[in-house]
Amino acid sequence: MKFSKLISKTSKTVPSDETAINAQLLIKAGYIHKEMAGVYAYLPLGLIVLEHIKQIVREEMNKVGGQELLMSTLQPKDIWLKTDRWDDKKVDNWFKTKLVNGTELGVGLTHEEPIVDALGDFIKSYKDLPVIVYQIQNKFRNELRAKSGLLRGREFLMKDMYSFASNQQEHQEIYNLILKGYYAVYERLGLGDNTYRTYADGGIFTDRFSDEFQTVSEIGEDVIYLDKVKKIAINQEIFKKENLQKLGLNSADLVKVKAVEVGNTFHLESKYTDALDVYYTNKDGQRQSIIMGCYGIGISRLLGVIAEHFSDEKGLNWPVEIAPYKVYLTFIKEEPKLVKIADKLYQDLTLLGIAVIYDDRNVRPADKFADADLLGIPFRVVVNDQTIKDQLYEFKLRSSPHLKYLSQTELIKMIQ
RNA sequence: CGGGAUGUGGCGCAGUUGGCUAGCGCGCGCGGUUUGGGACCGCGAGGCCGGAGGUUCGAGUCCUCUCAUCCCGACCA
Repeated sequence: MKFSKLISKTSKTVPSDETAINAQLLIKAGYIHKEMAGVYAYLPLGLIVLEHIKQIVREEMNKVGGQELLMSTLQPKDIWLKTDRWDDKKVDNWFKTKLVNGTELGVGLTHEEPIVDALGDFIKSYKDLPVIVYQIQNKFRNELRAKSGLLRGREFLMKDMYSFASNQQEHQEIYNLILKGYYAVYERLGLGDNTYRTYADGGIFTDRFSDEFQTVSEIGEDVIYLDKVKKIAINQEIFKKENLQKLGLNSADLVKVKAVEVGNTFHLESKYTDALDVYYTNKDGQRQSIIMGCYGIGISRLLGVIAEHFSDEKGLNWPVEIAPYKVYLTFIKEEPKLVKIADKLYQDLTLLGIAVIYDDRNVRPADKFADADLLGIPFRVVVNDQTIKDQLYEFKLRSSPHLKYLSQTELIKMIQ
């Protein structure tokens, strides 16, 4: 992609109505556009990053046996009545709308009911179990107060997965497998070192704890107590002596930190399947309840967390795997000779499948470097008049101040 | 939803106790000097001051209502 063709531009200032660092950086660098409180549009750069995060999540969910599908956003009222989650007194952050004829509809805030309802058409026998499905879809929640940029929006992108098992043991095996998948996701996103499995309230359906994945960060809304040695934590909301005992945690080993919830997993038991009349028949021909689990990862929230986590005073600094472009390429001066060489390198790298943002603008070097840093592109390559005589390209990592001079072959090796 | 605050060119802001043609910086366009960490000079385009109503000879400045945004809290099934 040529820089001059990008629809977005970088900015030196941020709108005063945006106080969250993650949104400030992403707006400054032209990744997102604010539509209203808690609602953001993804510009081309932001969309590429979002797609990269989705791809990592998708690959790991597929690995643990998840099958991707896509449910609808518009929701029929009747299935939510069956589980008693339609009433605004029960679930207060529904967005609801109506057909012209007056029929009430919900705008999807989660998908247990529709998923169960749909899979009920196919899950009939023990032979049909277990099943794991997931989707990556926009969710809509009428939050009383949106805040913290991408961390708490009214419309946001989420991966939600649902498992269906024929008994508790099978459920627990799936649950554990999915937890491993979650660890793999955060590891690949570069958050592995400071993201912790955290015990939390399991909700009204089970006396078991649920698990949250919490990334330690000052911008977090949650408070957790962390055991750094055991690499697990407990959410403040269930921080009680008896719970610590149950979990084998010692309060002396725990440190209190702020964290962002970047994922969660729940045991749902049979609450939704029973309510929606979805059962299976076992080997003996008996009707049995299904054991369900659900598993969420906030994709757009992760975009915000990663943007903020990997940033410095100069701007964004993406991990290589999710950066919109791996390489920022430019020439130091707009001299025909240098431009020609840079054009050629742009072509060569692109043909190798390397994502390059080619800054073809005729602006001062300082402007270019500042933008390269703000955009957070991992590798910077400059064609300059000094070293190109020896066919050497200037190479720099976003995260390091040091320059290296490499031949094209060395350069490609370094990038790959 | 309770409390607090703010809305003035694309962005950040200034605008005295109401008073003349609404300013400044950045950005944008044109011309020129520059060219290794957001340079400089000149010229120029662009706003009716969130919206509605009111007070007044006169409102960006005062009053009422309303919309939007941000912060704290509550909420987050």
